Amino acid sequence: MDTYLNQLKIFHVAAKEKCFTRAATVLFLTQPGISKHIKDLEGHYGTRLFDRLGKKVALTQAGEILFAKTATIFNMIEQLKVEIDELQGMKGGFLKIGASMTIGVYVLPPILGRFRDTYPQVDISLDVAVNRQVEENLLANAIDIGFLGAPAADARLVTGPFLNDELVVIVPMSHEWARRDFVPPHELINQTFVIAKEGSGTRRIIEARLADRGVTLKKTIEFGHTEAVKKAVESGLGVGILSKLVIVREEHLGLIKSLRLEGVDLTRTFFFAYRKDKYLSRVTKTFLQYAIYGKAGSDQ
Amino acid sequence: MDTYLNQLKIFHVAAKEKCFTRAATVLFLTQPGISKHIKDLEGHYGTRLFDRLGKKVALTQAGEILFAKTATIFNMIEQLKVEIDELQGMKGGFLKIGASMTIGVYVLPPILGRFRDTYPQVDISLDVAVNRQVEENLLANAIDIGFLGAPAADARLVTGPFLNDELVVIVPMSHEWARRDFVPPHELINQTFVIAKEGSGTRRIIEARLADRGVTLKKTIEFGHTEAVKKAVESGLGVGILSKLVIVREEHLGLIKSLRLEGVDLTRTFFFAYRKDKYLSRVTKTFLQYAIYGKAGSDQ
DNA sequence: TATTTGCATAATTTAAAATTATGGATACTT
DNA sequence: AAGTATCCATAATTTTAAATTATGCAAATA
Repeated sequence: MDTYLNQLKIFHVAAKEKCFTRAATVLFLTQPGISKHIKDLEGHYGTRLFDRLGKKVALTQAGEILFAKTATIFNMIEQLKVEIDELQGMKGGFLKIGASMTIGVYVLPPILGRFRDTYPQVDISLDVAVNRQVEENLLANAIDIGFLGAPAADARLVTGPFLNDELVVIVPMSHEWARRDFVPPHELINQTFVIAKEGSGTRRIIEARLADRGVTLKKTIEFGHTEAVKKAVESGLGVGILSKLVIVREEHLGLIKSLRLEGVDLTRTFFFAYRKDKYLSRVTKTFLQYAIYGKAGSDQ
Repeated sequence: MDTYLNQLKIFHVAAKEKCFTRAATVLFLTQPGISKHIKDLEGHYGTRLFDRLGKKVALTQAGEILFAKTATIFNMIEQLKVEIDELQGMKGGFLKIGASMTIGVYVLPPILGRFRDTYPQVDISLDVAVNRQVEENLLANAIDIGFLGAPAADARLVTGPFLNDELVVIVPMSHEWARRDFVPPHELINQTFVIAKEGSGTRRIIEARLADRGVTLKKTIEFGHTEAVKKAVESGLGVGILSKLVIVREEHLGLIKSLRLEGVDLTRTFFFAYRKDKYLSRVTKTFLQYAIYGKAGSDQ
C-alpha cells in the first residue's frame, strides 16, 4: 500500500501523545515499531516529522501539517462506524457525556434517569470535570457532548444555551434573614461568608457581579465542595451563595432559606457543546433534546 | 490495527471501479485479495458493503455511506503530500530566528529583507534577546536558529562562525582625533568614555582587551543602548567604542569618525547556533546560507 | 448448452510488521 | 558529580498479516 495508512495512524497517536513510548502503549505495540513507522513515513514525505530533542519529541512544521489532517481523518473513520451502526438500527450504542460540576452533579442525573427509562439499552458515561477539561475532552473526541458553565471558547466547538440558572443567598433557618425574600448587597459585608473554592465558575460569577456593586466579601470561609457549603450554612456557620439548582431539595425540606440579592443580577446560563465536525449519533441528538426540552422534540 | 485502514483503501478503489477484478488491477493485487479485504471490512462493520449481483457488484446503503467518506479521506491524504511538498519548496512555513542585540538590530534586517524578496511566502519571526536567552530559546525549541555574540556553550547546540566584526573607537567630528586613524590605548585614559551598559557583549570585550594592555577606563558614562551611545558621542559628550557594524551609516554621513586602537585586537566573531538534534528545514538551511554567504550557496 | 466473466474459498508462499535485544544520549536523583 | 532511569534508534529474529496460486460456483453471453 503506497498511502502509508497504518503509518499515518501510528503517527497520529504519536503526535497526540508527544511520546513514542506512550504511543506504543496506546496502540499495544512496542516502541521500536513506532520508531520504524515514523521513519518510514518521514521517508515517504521526504522530511522529518518529529524533532528528536533529547528525551522529548516535537512535531516539525511538516509534522504539524500532517497532524492537523490526521485528526480529521481518524475522526471521520470513527464516525463511520457510528453512522453505519445507526443505519442498521442498532438501538444500543454508547453516549459519553462530559459536564462541569454543578450540571453534572445536580442537573444531569434526573435527566439521565428519564432518558434511561426510555432507552434502557443505551450505555451512558458521565465525566464531571472543570470547564476547560470538558472542552479538551470534546476536542480529543473523548466525549460526545459536553455541558459547560460558559460558552465553549474553541472555534471547533458548537455551543448553545442549555439552562438558565440563578445564584441565591442561602441562610440557615435560625438566621434573622430567614423570614425575608430579598437582601440588599451591602448587608452581606458584615456576614460571615461560606463560599466555594477559588476557581469554580460559581465563585467567579459571585465575585464579578458583587464587585460591580462595589461589594467585596471579607469574612469568608472556603470550601472545596458545594455540599460542604450547604452543610456549613445549615449548621449556622454563615451565609452562602449557591446555585438555585443545587439547593431545591434542602429548601423544600426547610433546612435552609434562599433569598435574592436586591438589584444584583446573579443569573447565569449553562451551555452544551460538541465538536463541529462530529457526526451526532441519534442517541446523542435524542439526549440533547431531552436535556434541553425535557423530552425528545423533533427528530432532526 | 483495528481501524482497517488498508481495507478502507481497497474498498474505496473497489467502490470507485464497481468491480473487484478491476480494483485488483489498479492496486497491483489479485482479485481474491480484494474479496478477502472487503469481507473483513464487512465483518468489521457488521453489514454487507457490496451487493453481489451475479457478475456485478453494487454498493449497499452502508457501502454508500462509507464511500462518501473514504472519498474525502483519500482526497485529504493526497492533499497532504502536496502541502508538505510545498513546504519543502518553501512556498510556506515559517522561520523562527533568535539573535542577540547587535546582530538582531544591525545585521539581520537587510539579510531578512533579501530573503523575503526571494521567498515571500515564508513567515519570519525575529526575537532579539541576550545571548543566554537565545541559547535557552534554542534548547526549548522556541526558535529554529540563533545568532550569538559568542559560541554557544551548551553541548547540545551546534555552533559556527557567522560574521567577523571589529570594535572601533568613535569620536565626534569636533574631536581632535577626528583627523587620525589610530589612537594608542593609553591615550584613552584621559578621555570621558561613553560606554554600553554592563552585561552587553560589546562591553565585556572592550574591558577584557583593554585590561590585557593594562588600561582601565575611568571617566565613563553608561548607556543602556547602542543608539544612545552614538547620539552621545555625536553631541560631543565623549568618545565611545562600538561595533563597526553599527556605525557605518553615521560615519558615512560624516557625523562621527572611527579610529582603531593601536596594537589592540578588538575583532570579534558572531556565531550562529542550532540544536544538534533538530531537523533543519529547508527554509532554515536556506536562510543560514543567506546569512553566512549573502546568497544561497549549495543546496545541501 | 458451451463459454466467458466475475466473485468466493482454501492452501501455500511471501512479505510486512511485530518482537527482543541492545546501544547511545539526555534528563533526573542523590 | 556520578549513578540511574528514561526515551529513541537500530539490528536481528520471529510472528503475523497479506499476498499468491489453484480451484469452484453462479450468472451473463452467444
